[in-house]
Amino acid sequence: MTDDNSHSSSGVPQGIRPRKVPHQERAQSTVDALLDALARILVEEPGGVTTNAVAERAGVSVGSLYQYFPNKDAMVAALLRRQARSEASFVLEHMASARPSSLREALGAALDAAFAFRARNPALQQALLAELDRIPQFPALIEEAREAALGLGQLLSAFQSEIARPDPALALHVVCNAAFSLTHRGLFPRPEGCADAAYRREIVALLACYLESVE
Amino acid sequence: MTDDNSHSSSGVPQGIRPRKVPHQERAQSTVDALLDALARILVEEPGGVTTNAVAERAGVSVGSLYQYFPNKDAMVAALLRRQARSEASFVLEHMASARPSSLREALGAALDAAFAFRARNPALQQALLAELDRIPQFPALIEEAREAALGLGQLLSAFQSEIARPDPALALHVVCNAAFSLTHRGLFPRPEGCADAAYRREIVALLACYLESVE
Amino acid sequence: MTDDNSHSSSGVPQGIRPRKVPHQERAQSTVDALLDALARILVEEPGGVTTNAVAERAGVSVGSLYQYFPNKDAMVAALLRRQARSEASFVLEHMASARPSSLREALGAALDAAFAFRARNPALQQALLAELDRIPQFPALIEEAREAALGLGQLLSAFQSEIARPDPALALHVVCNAAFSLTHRGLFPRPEGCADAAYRREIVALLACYLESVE
Amino acid sequence: MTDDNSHSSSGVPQGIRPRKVPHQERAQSTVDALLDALARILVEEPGGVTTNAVAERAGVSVGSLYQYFPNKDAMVAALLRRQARSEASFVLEHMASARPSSLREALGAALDAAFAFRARNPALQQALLAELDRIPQFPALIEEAREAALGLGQLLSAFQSEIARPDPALALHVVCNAAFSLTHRGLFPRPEGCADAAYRREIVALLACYLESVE
DNA sequence: AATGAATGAGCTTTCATTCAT
DNA sequence: TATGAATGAAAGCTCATTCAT
Repeated sequence: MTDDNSHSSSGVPQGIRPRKVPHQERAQSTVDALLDALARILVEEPGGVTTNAVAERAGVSVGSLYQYFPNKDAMVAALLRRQARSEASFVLEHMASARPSSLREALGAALDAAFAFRARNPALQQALLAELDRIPQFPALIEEAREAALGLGQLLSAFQSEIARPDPALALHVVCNAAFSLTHRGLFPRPEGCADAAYRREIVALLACYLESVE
Repeated sequence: MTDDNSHSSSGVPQGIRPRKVPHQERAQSTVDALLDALARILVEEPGGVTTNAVAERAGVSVGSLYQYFPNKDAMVAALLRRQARSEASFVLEHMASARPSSLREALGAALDAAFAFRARNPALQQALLAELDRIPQFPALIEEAREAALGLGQLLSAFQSEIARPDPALALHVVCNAAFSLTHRGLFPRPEGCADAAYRREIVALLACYLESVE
Repeated sequence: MTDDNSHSSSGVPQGIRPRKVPHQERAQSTVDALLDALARILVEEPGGVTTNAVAERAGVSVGSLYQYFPNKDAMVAALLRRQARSEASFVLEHMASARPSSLREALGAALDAAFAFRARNPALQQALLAELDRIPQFPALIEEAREAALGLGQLLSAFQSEIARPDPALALHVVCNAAFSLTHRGLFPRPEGCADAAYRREIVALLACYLESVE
Repeated sequence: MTDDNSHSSSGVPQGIRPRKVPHQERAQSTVDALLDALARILVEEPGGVTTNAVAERAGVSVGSLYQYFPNKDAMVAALLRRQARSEASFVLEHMASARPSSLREALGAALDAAFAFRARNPALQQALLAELDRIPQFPALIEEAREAALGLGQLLSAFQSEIARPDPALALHVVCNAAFSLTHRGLFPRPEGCADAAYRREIVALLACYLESVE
């Protein structure tokens, strides 16, 4: 739940599958350095995400980059996965350790975690979301999303009695998407002067009222 | 669905402001041809969106393209605006002509319209959303979004008595974002085998229960 | 018979077909300049045949190169064709104007022409032959070879009475290949101190004795 | 067909001389494995002849490759020599064991052998010939060619009485080149529907008539 | 002796943009 | 106004070669 190995075997489609699994320590640290460099550049000079720049920032040569990633997008995909895993485990762990005693408390904990994670590096998340649209949907990431949703579902199931929706899977999907868009990717700009607390309250209300309602 | 003038008003930032307002009919039709060509290429060969390709597809020369747009992104931005306006008016008109007699009916009508619009050309919308992330947020589009939200708010205000939320502006923002992500841009994949009708019902429930709730 | 237009329509396979037929004068001279530059570099710095180098030597930009050739090999192929045509017409014209009165005179004239052509720029021919092996056989060049062989056959047919071989087409093929390898592409090194005249005599003997023999 | 030692004797020019003479068996088998791998790749994926690929295919590391060859071309050169020797001894042995009783029989035997050798792996021979043009002529291979020619000359000398050419060395050169181009490297495409037997007959006629003729 | 991760110069190719016609 | 040939910076990627282990 905490590991961030972005190169485990499965799911990446033709064309962006990692080229080789790094065996030696040196190799693994090279891969990490590359992803870190990519993240930094994505934030600091969005237009300058070139393979040469990433390699240089990572302190390795372009050749090394291509030893581990068949192309640029594969590297971006790896970072996306790493980030997705990272956020999912962060939120789920936070929820678990909050020991909520009601549905609303659970949702609140999740939101707090999501906002906290988001606050760490909003620019990176924004940039990665943009990349996500550029890269053909790849199974590994979809799987990541599915697992994250399932994890949330499991935690919420502790409050099953408070949930009235007829189709839990569908409800979970609705909740995840609504929450994600409100915490990370709102197309419509958040009203100015809206306090965080108030905003959080609204989202909890949105999700909780929905889950509690019969129809 | 009605007007598509993508070159009026204001607010376009440095660098993507249309170069000249086309006064003559011929000029306007050139602009339209360019935007149409861009839309088609965006869908048919996503990797091939080059200014030369767009101009060729539109039946004009690259030079002409640069007569109306200072650069490529300005053209993409113009298409984004055109599309946004188009969708907003489509949805709002649809809602108005549905003459809803309750909040839930109004929301349902909006959703029906959104799905219908989306169904026209999902690939284009997907592609445009991707472009949106690539282009620095520009005021004109934000304004478009705000206006669309306001339009929806006005229509919903007919059912003010059913709406219990303390801060209507905030509630509108929450509703728009949640609805948009569920109809257009869900990150989490929609469960398979989920009927449209059921899906619609969930979203209405989500939004209505929220709006109706006091806290 | 002397034109060297290397961009007539037909025969070049997928991948090395010229990109566009140059309409304007300016364009045609650009193409010529590129091929000339390629020829010069092929001779002067065999290892340095890069698209950038060719363009620079031609006094144009790389972009222009790619306006007329889809890739590097297409340009090499075009030069090969131009050269092949050039040599074929040179030899055939030379033979015709020699007004030979016997088979052996005709063959001798052809050989003289071949040696003369070869002497113009042996290094270029060597280099082009090397390129030929690198490029997948393409129809246009094969066609060129066939036409050249047919041209030779036609000229030789004036001395049909001296030719005894049963299958003329086959004999032509044998003669062309043998002659070409001896004049242009001998794998086995020519003995040192072998005078040109003697060498020429041998080749005439080889070809003539063969053609004259019944079996 | 017999020995394949590609690393003895002398004459390799600066830059492509084998780095060390392998004394141990293991070393020799490594060299063989490398050359075999090179041959296979040359045939199966002509575009993929990289030192890394060859080493991998041979089951050794790139480092090992560079233990035996100072650079890529040296390895290609070694394969060329191995192949040349192989073909030469194959043809000569075949001729010897055919115990020909006339010049034409001897030539026929040589041709049969050449065609048989060629048939074993035409693609490889084609590819090697292409490499030959790319690599600066190196003495060792020229020597190989000279020796092969001499070997043929010796065998043909048994029929000296049938040979009328004034300069035997020159005649040998002519015969070798003509034969080689007709069996291995014809630039002009062989007429379709030409039976092997007929083709062989033509070449024998070409060579024999020439050798038998006085002038 | 063998390994294979790392190197990095340098290649081919693209494409937004300009400007002479 | 419209054209489209020309531009050229810059990107992604390869691969022969080295050298620390």
